[in-house]
Amino acid sequence: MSKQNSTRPVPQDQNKLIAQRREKLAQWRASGQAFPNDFRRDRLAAELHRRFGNRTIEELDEAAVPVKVAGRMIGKRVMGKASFAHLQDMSGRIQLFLRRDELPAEIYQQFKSWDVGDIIGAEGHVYKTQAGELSVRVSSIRLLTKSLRPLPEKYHGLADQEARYRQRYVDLIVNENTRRTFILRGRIIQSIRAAFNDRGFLEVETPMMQPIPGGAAARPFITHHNALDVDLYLRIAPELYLKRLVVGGFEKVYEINRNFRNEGVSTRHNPEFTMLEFYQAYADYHDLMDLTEELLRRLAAEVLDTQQLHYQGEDIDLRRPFARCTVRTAILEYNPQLSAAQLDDREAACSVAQHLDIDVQPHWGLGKLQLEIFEKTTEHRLRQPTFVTEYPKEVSPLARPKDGDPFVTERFELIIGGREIANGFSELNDADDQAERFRAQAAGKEAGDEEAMFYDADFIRALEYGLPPTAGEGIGIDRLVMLFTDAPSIRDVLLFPALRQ
RNA sequence: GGGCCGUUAGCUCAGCUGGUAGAGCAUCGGACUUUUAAUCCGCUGGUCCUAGGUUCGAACCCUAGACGGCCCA
Repeated sequence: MSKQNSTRPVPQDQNKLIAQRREKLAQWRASGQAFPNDFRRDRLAAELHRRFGNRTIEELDEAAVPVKVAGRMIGKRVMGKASFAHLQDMSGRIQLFLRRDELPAEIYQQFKSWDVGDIIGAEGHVYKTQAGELSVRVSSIRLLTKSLRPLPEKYHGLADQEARYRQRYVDLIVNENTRRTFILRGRIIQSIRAAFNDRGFLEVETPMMQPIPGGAAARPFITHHNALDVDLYLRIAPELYLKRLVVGGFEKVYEINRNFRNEGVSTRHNPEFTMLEFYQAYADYHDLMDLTEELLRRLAAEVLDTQQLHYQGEDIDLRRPFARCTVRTAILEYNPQLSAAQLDDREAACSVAQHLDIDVQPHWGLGKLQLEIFEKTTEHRLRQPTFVTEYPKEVSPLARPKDGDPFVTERFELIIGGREIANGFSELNDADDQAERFRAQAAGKEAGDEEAMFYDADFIRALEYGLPPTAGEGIGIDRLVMLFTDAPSIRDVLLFPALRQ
C-alpha cells in the first residue's frame, strides 16, 4: 500500500472496484435518500442465536417470530432466485435467507447489485435452513449505507500488520480475533472497576498535564499552555496526585488512565499506555500482594472463565499461590556462579555487571547495580507469577525503607511471563526522608540523568500535613491484556498504536 | 541507535541465473430457488514502496531514502 500519502487527498475512482461502487452509489442517490437513518433494528445477532439457536426448524416455522436486524453484509451467495447473505453486527453474525418471490417487486434485483461491505437492514422471521443454520427469512431489506471500498478477501482476511494497525476499522471488520481482543480488553477494565468498587475504593481522575512530572523514572513529553504561558508535561504517572488525595482523606482511591513516556516503541512499549494505580491507607506492601493475587484470579475467572492462562505457548497458572522472593535471592537462585558477597559489595557488583555487558555508569550505587543485574539475568526467566520484593532504596525514591534493612524498600514487582505486570510498595510517608530523596534525584538530574525525578515542593508540603501509612501500586493494563489475550505485541492490544506518519 | 527480514492487482501470495508480471479470492457479464471459502462458464484488473545508478534490457543487481515486522541497546 502507499505509505507516504495517507494525509493527502486520495484521487477518487483510483481503481475500478471503487469506481464501480461509486457508480452504484450515484444511481442509488438518483433514486432517493441514499443514506437513510430511519431503520430500527430490534435484535442483535447474538441474541437470536442465544434465544433461538437450539429450536428446531419446525418450531421456528410454527412461531414465525418477526425480527429486524441490521449490520454489515460480510458475505453474499446469490443462487438465482434465492440468496444467502451474512450480516455482522456488534454482537456477531446472522445469516439472511432471501427468495425473490417473497420480497417486494424489484427488491431482489436491487439486492443482487449490493456489495459485500454494504450496511443493510433486513426484516423477516426467525428461520432455520435445511443445513441447520439459524437465519432470518427476509420479507423486506434495505440498503442503509453504501460501502465504496472493497473489503479484504474473506478467507485470509487482512494479514498485513501495518494495514491492520493503520486501518484498524478494516481489521475489526474482518478479523474475529481482533474484535475478541478489544471486547476482552473492555471487560477486563470493567472487572477491575467492579473489583475496586466492591472493596470501597473511590475512582478519581487526576491531571494528565502536570507542571512537574513525577511518580516514575521516565522522559516526559512537553507541551505548552498558551493562555497561561507555561510549559506543561504530559504525566508519566499519577502517583504523586493520588497520594495527595490520601492526605486529603480519600483513603482508598484508584485511577485508570493514560500515561505518556517519551521513549522508544517496541513490542512492549507504546508512548501512551494505560495504567491502573491504586492507594490504600492503613495497608502495607504485603496487603497489596495479597490483593493483587486475588484481583488477577477474579479477573481471569470473570473474563476468561478460567485461571489457567496460555501465553505464547506457555501455560501460566494463576491458581497456585504466587511465588515470592527478594531481588537479591532471585539473582542468587538464577545465577549460582554468583556469591552473596559479590552482590553486597559495590566494586564486586560493578565487576559482575561489566562482565554482563551492562553499560555501568560511574554514579551508580550498589542498589542500581543489583537492579541492573537482576533485569539482565533474572527477570525474563521468571515465567510463573512471582512477586519480587525488596528493591533497593536507591532505585525506589518514593518507597518506604524496610524496617531493619534500610538498604532496601518495602517494594515489590509482579513478574509474569518474564515481564513486569505490577509495581507496588509501602509508601514513603516521612516528609523529611522524601525531601532528601527528591534532592538526590534532582542532583542526578543536574548530573545529566534525564530520567531522574524533579523536586516537587508541593508534594512535600502535602506529606508534611501527614500521609497515613499507605500502600500503593500500579498495574500496566496493556501488558495485562496482552497476557489475557495471548497477544505477542502491545500494538495488538491498542486500538490505534503509535506508528510513524 | 544497531542487525536481520519485508513492501508485486482491492485482499492473500508466486515470480528461478536480469529478457518487458502471474495465481487464488474479490469485481464485472452469464447460469443457478437451501448456500455457507457455494458451484459452473467467460472477462477484466499493475506507480512491482520512492529516487538515482549499472545494463542493449531491471520486480530481480548497486546506492540512498520511506514505511513496517522481529531481535538487540
